[in-house]
Amino acid sequence: MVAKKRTEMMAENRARLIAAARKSFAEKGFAGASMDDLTAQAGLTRGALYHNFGDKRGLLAAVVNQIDGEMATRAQKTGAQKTDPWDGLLAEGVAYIEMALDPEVQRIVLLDGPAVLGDPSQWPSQNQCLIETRNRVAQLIDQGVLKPVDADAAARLLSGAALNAALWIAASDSPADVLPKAREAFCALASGLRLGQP
Amino acid sequence: MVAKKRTEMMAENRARLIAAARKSFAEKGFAGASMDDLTAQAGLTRGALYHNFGDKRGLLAAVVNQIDGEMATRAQKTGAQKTDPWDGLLAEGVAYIEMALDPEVQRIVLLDGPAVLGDPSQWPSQNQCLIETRNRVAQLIDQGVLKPVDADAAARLLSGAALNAALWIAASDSPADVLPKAREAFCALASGLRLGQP
DNA sequence: TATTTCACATACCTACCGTATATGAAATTC
DNA sequence: GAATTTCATATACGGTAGGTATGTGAAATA
Repeated sequence: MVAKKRTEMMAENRARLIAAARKSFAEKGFAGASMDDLTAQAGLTRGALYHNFGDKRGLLAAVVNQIDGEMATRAQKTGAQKTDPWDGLLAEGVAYIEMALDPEVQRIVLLDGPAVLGDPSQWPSQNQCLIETRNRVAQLIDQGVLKPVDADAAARLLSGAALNAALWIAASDSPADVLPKAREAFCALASGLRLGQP
Repeated sequence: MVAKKRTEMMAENRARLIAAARKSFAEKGFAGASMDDLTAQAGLTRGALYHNFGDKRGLLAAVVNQIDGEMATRAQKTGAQKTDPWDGLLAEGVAYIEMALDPEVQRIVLLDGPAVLGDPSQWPSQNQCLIETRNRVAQLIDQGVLKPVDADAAARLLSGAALNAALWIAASDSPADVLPKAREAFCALASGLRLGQP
């Protein structure tokens, strides 16, 4: 068929809008991004945007969901590479720190996301990074590796520590020097959840 | 003198604007707060606001600084009540969690603050909460209570964990049930920084 | 008392978000 | 396959808000 089907066109336009928004939000921040500029860069107008996403918040939610999903799968893979489950949890945490050094992640997911969409635990598309670490923590608790703390609480604390560390590193004068310090401190902190030997 | 001196008037007006902004930002969020409404509630106009704070961001910075200062002094007092320095650090962390349950603190300091002003470590008025915990951590490292990790990194991780925990608690269905879980997990996590016995 | 300063008010401009309406090409129906 | 309906996107409009330029009147100064 020469002309694409309607659903295909719509899916493509949605993707283009999300891509343009992702770029614009990352560069100018959510508040500073103009819907007109955004849509024009995607070769569309605001009409398409409002039809697909309802409003500016809806567009941000879609962008955040995309990035969050990418981060979660990548962290999952990183953690799965380790044979020892405990090393897996640490690797996952460090992976979050390193991924969160990306300005795009910082601006969109860590700063504007919570401010506009509220706490990550109740984002429209449940924060997949949080779910991922929660599952891993719960598994380690079952295996008797971690202290029997609440899995949701532990996951949230680990995640909060890691992502805040990334913001701190990025804001520092020399991120390269600071990253290892953060990694070391994070591993020390996380070891507090371990059962038995320090 | 019947008429107040100029500097007194200006200080009073600044305080009124900050108070009105604090209320408005807390209720409607930074983006949703209107400068006209704000200043009207303070019995002034936008002229006073721009003269005193430069722009909307400047006003937010002043409000954040005020709240941050209140939090830091309160945390400092809470920590000082404990005789054991280690207990003091834990108490301070828990105090941050509890203070951050205040909707005003959440909305202004934890959500809008970082999104608008950037990372807390480089706020116009250096984040006093961070400085407070950093000093306490450094002291404990000197005393040989904590592992010799980087004090800034450790403080940032602890702070991030505590404040994210508060956001999580507040967003949960029953904060009262969740708070103790978060406290327990936080103390477990923090123990990872201790030197020697678990 | 005359003059200057300056804290604040007023007026204006521009940008942008959201909505209501229009349009034209698929999709459906007969 | 022609007519009709659907609907994804475009266009037009209104209201609001933030920043700036300018005005003003009272306190400070000389």
